[in-house]
Amino acid sequence: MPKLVDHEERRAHIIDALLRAAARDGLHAVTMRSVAVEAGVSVRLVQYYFDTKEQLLLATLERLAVRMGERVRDRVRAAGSPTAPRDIVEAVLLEAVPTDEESRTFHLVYTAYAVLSVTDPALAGQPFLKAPGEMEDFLIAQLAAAQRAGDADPHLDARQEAVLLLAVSAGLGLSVLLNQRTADDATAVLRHHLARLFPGGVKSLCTPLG
Amino acid sequence: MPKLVDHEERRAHIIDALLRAAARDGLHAVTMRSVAVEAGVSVRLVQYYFDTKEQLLLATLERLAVRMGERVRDRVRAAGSPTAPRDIVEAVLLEAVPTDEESRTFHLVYTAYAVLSVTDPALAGQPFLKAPGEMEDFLIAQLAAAQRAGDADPHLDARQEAVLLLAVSAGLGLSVLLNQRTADDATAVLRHHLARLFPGGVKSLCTPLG
DNA sequence: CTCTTGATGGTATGTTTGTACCATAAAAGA
DNA sequence: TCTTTTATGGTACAAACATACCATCAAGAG
Repeated sequence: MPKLVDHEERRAHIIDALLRAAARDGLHAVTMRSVAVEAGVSVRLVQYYFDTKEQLLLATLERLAVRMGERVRDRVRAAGSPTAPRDIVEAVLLEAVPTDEESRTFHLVYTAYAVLSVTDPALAGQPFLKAPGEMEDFLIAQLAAAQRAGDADPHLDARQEAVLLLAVSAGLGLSVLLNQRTADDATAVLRHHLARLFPGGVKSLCTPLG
Repeated sequence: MPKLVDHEERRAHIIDALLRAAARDGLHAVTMRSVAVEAGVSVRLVQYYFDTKEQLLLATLERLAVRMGERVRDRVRAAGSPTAPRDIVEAVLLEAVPTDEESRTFHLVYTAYAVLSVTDPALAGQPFLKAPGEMEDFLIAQLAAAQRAGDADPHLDARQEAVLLLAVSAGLGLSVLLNQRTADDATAVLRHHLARLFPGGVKSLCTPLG
């Protein structure tokens, strides 16, 4: 047998090249050739490790989903321990706002995949679509915990607030991606809304009408 | 001279065909041929009325922006007159939630263009990017009017609330587009948040901390 | 009646794409 | 030493694409 190469490392290298190329030229402009050039390998090698372009794209999407999950968990962990629900929620939602270049790349390509998944049947049933559903349940639980701890108004509808937060986070992230807003601006707006949802220890500061 | 055809009508017909094809197969899959087939004309005709593919895509984007502006104005008008700021804001923001098939098509293709504009220099400086900026100013004015009328808390930061509303609307609309949520669900969440912002005639029901 | 001109169809062309095929170096096992 | 297998390069090929070119039909102008 020859050199015996670590396949997973090679695949990761090629996938990273694809992500760079997609972030620079757009996902639609990604070709086998451009990925090969970006990765500094021959087209034949890309074929060798991913056989077909469709599988390369699928593998990239999978890695994207895994990495974003990791990033979210890292943020929660970085928020310290024990962490108040409010800080956990903030950490999770702020991950959707692209700040560093890696984050920007991830969200841009991820969004391109999401739009693609509406019309592409091969992408429609992909696991990355489960993320928002899981995230919603997670946020509901955190909100409920905050309510029990007296950090959030107990009259709030946790589910509706969770859906709202998810929408805010996605909408702000998208606007930053489209260069309509700075990341700092988006962060400030998100924090502003969180401050309203979590007024602190004071109970029932805000009495809803219904 | 021969038949003498209404060019604008022909162009609109071809653009509509492109929109249908893009909503069905994805904007990336749109070709001169597919547009021609969808419109029921020859490829040569598409060339004749739009010369190049890039110009066809640009014309489609322009029409999209115009039509969406019209739809928003129609909604505001349909809300009756005189209209309370709260109802105007609701009408404007709900337009971002795709309900009927036309609306879904518009938002899907529009989103595809938006993602494309990040990497495509020809699309980056297009007028459709101005819309969010204008919309933000419009919302700020409406919120300020509501505050003066006593329909909204005068302590609210109108600008931050406007940015937040825009993000909510975009985020909810996107989630409906991606089939993560129903349009009814998104509408309910948006209304729920509006009810918090516009508690009605009661002043200072909700006292912010800062 | 001719001639010009707008509207249309068909086809050719050069380029790019994904992929299949052929070849080879090299290292491990026989 | 001689396979056998893994990793790699180069190239060939059919399909699809945007676009340029050539041809034609028909209706109003002269």
